[in-house]
Amino acid sequence: VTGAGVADEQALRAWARLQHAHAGLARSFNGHLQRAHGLTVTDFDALHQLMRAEAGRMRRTDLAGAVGLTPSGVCRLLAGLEQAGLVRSADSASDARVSYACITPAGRQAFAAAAADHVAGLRALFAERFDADELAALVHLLGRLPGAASGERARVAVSA
Amino acid sequence: VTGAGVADEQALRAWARLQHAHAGLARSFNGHLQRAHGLTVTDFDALHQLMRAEAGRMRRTDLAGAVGLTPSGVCRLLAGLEQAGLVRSADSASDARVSYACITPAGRQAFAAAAADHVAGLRALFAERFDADELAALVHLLGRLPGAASGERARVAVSA
DNA sequence: GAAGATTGACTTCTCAATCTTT
DNA sequence: AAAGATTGAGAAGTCAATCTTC
Repeated sequence: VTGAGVADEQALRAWARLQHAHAGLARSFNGHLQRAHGLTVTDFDALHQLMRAEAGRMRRTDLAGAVGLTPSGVCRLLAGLEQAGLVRSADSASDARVSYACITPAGRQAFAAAAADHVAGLRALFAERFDADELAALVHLLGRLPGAASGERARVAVSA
Repeated sequence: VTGAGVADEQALRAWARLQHAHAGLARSFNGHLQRAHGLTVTDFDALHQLMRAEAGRMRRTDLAGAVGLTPSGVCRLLAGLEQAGLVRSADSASDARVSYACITPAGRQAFAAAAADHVAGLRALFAERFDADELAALVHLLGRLPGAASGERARVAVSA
């Protein structure tokens, strides 16, 4: 016993904690966002991506990557947001295969309203448990997992 | 600008990364476990908890906490596992409200078969990205999030 | 043939409500 | 009335297959 055993235990524990932390937070945020603003966590995430995107629009396939869904999942998600008037569809001039998702003024408004609440809750949650260095470490470590850092807007290049 | 802005950004990023990392890993593990052993990640998790539990059984409500589901979710999960013969139900002698979930011999076998595969994949995934200290740090940080460390078997008390 | 988008069928899980036992 | 278990109804997302355009 147990060089490998320890590593196994630790890997299993890391995955379990990731899974359970996600489940708990998702449930809690979903409940709150849903009640207060009629949005799911994923809705919020999608609006967030679109807000940050050039001209408030993204190709549907890029949005899929950015919010961590399959193309299929994004299709369903956008159907809901379009029906709610928060997003609209637009075709590409140069490639008839692609369809853009564009955030509408109503979408921007809805996002702004929800963001105030949601971000404050998020900040409080982490602030209660981590100092700035720890939070940075957590972000950094999570970022190395596959898929975790996908869809983050590239930082504007700072140096020449 | 932006003492609060930076903290907000960081909190938002932490949550996004947690969410996306979870989505990606869950999809990948689910696919593999499903194909190779006919189990979902949650099935595996439940069997794992039962394997570690005293006498291979837990109250359904405790299992819910341990795998990060609602009572309702556990009910559905166990229905599937019982139908597959991996788990059976048992009533409590002392409290007629509670129902135990007991892992069966077939369940132990199924778990053992799946665990070899799954744990190896898990260990490889983390080993590729983190050294032992980093993995320990990740486990520790995740453990502070609500719900993350629930359902971990208490370590046997080491000191008298 | 590959990329993007979409749909049908299905699974999993949640919430809210209910029933039983304490 | 609170705790545990369960069920009906529905949301959300997956996979596999399909259609269209490149």
